[in-house]
Amino acid sequence: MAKFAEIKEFMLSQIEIGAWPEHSRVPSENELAEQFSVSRMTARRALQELTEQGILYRTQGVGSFVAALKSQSSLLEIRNIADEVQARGHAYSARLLQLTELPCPTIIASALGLQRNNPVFFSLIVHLENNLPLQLEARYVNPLQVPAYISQDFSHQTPHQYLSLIAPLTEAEHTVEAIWPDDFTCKHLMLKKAEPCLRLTRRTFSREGAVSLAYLTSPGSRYRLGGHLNFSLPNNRERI
Amino acid sequence: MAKFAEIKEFMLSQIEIGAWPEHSRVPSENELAEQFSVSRMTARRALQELTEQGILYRTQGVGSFVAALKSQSSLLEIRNIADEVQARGHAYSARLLQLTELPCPTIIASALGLQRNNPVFFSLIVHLENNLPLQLEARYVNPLQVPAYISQDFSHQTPHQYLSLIAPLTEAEHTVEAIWPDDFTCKHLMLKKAEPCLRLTRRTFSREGAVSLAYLTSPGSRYRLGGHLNFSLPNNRERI
DNA sequence: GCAATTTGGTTGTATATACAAGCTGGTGGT
DNA sequence: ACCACCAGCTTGTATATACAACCAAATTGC
Repeated sequence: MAKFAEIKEFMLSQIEIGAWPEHSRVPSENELAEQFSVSRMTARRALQELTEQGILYRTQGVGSFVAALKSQSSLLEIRNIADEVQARGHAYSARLLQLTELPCPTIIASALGLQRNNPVFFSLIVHLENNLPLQLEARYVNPLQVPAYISQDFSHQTPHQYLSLIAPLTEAEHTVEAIWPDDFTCKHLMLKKAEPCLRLTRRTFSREGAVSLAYLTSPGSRYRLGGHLNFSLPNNRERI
Repeated sequence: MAKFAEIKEFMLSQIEIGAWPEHSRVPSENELAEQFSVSRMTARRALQELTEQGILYRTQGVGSFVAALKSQSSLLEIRNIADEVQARGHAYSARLLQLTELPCPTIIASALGLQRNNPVFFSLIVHLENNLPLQLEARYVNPLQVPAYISQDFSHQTPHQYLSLIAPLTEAEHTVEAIWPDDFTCKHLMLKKAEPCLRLTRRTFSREGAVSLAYLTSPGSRYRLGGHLNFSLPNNRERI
């Protein structure tokens, strides 16, 4: 491993175990250079990249500090939560709570274009970051499009990964809400008491039509959504 | 402007005018270094940063190339809240709480590319639907780009409408969080007791750089965000 | 007491250099 | 004809150095 990467690893571990709390000062470029017996430019690179990743913030003339830790995902880019966690250098794991076929509730039926009470697949998964629940994923899947969904092993692959392979994504629809978690959600997200949660409702489509409807619920303290939007034309602000 | 930034500007302009089409090769580190009379490390930095921004891609031993343009994503179209309310057939109104110039806090400074404690414009507005508070908008505006911001009348035009006219939007960045409102927010949103709120943090850019940073806070019971995303190609989920 | 200045530490930019790692195309041997 | 090798380019990593910009705290001058 490259030297600058080793320094990054070290710093990330310090932050992770809490040795360097949020907003605390981290070693300066010169201090790191000496500790790791590298040049200042190499130490600088480690600090620089962690800053670009939003792990640190720096102020000229003052120092480098640990940023507030909140995870961030993109609305636009539909990312895989497992990748996201691993990109942060944290341990991703998942707990499969349920994977069944059940009669389709009315709301789901209309969202997926199915008949009520016809079979629909349902999966319930908790995504964890360093063994801390990050997101509860409840997902309904159209069995006509993805008949093998129910026989997958979702401990090693997220539903999103699998679905991307089987039914290439052509369209997605989102709704974001701030909600009170119900008791069931609290329990599985290991929330001691109710706190505001983000719920992202996502309906995805392939060429053949609606594929799945997912409810992704995350505690507001542990998760946030981020997005980046580029406008190619200068004048599309009409719709804004 | 720093030298590496000048090189970036130049390269961006070449790409923008089409002189360097997608997947075409761009000058190597050494070529740029010579053309601009800088060291290879400085030229490298320009290439590096453009790569991190997804403008270029590079392959060791081969060269640097122009990346494919991002697929136009119309997700989370930035709507004007006034239009949104009126589209529902309801009465829109706004209450201007504050419109001042103040010394720029550190976080805002880094977000807008300003110097700390230099002047920045700040506005605080409550948006109401049928006289019920719908959203609290706290906005910091870059005075270098929008010097007349402070003398606008925001009772008949939202800041967003005004900014769209003055500084055409080229880019936006979003973060969505579920938060506890503080006392101040509760008061102005007329929340009897604390309830989960959605906070959309939005940073907008024009060609000249960051224009404004807005914190838009809405009660979860009264507001939600929706979006729609189209993928033009079936297989663009890789490069995302 | 208070304001102006200095000082020391920090990050930011830039340079010159060296070697490693990876790809491509040509050269030569078989 | 084919393969192995090498030369020459590319990007990637690392070092040592210099100076600029900036900030906070200590010092100095009044």
